[in-house]
Amino acid sequence: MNQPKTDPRIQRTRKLIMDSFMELSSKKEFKDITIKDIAAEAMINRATFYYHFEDIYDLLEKVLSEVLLVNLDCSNYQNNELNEEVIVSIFVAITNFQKSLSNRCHRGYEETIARNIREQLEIIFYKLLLKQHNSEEDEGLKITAVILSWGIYGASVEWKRNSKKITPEEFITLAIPHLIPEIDFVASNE
Amino acid sequence: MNQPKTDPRIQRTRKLIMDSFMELSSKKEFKDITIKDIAAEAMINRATFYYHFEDIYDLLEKVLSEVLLVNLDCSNYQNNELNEEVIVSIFVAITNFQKSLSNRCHRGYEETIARNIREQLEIIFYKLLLKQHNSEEDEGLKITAVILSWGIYGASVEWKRNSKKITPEEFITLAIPHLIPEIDFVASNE
DNA sequence: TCTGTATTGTCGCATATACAACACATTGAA
DNA sequence: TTCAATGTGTTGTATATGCGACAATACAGA
Repeated sequence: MNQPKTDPRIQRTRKLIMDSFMELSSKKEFKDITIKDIAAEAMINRATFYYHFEDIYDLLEKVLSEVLLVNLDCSNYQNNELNEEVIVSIFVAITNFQKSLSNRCHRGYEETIARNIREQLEIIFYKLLLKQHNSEEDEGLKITAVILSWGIYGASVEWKRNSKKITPEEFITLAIPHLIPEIDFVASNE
Repeated sequence: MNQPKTDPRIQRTRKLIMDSFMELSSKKEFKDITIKDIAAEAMINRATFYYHFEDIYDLLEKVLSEVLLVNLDCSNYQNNELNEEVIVSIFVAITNFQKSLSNRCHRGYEETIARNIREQLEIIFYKLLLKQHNSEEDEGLKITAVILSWGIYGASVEWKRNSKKITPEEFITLAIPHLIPEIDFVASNE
């Protein structure tokens, strides 16, 4: 699965950069964050940033997948099922990420982030679905992953619009009973 | 005073090592702490430790002076006087250090640490006294620094023995009125 | 005594990072 | 427009760190 070991220097520096990006994102808009800012916050050289990431969009992408995957690992990555618990933890991860990223309404920002979140969700859902079906590739599952990614992300937007009156857990749990049949249907072929 | 700049990598690694040492010291005795432990805790290579410190005693020495000097800088390093405020802050720094280092009674441990604390105190007191007298070297001040270092350290031992019934600030402040005349006498020649 | 285990301190080589310099694009003000 | 300032991405070189190996020492137990 994973290479024997990763150079500890790389782990440290990647974490420094990602944490600094999260920190900065909570203070100002995505479009106002420069590589120089990130390097300064992380106390690393600017050139080192480019050693690890192509550009700031590459960083964004990896931060997103990292955040989502970490939350998944924490909950129940063991039994790789696309069940209620997994969906809830993914939804919570998204809302947490958005909260930590920004409290204000960002404009050009949201378009970029939203696309990346959906892309990462799609990857995760597709992986989970494939494992559930012991399959290696499946066009139908791929489309299902697309639908789920848009749906879950849309739900997070809606939750945000509703002024966060209820917790993310409660919010998404309300919808799950109506979704489960479909998921079960998809997952029933294993 | 300080070199133009220090390599950020060195700053990071030194801090990692020192913090790890403090962390480990709060868990087990000094004599049971190995270089390997420190390297593991700091997530650095063991060889890197030797790049920065001669051995574990060198590390101990530098951690001590760091802790004491940092607390001094924070309070009032501007006006380099050996006044009540400085003595209180030094005393608080020592007790804080000892608290963070260990809650149990360590045996072989205390002898080593105690000597180092006194040595560092002596250096600091001597520097302060020299500045106060605009002098570059003075045997009398050196001896005074020795006396003060033993005295202050002894006070911290006594405070610890008294089960810490009062705060370090209160404790040392009780004695200062009786000490000030002597300090004033020493400092009056400027 | 011997054996096995652990820690220390050092070494050579590979790799990650720091730093300065550079060309280029973008922006904003004169 | 022009010019200065700022950000991006790249390159070459010096330095810090990782890693495996090694000898030396100490110590516990058979």
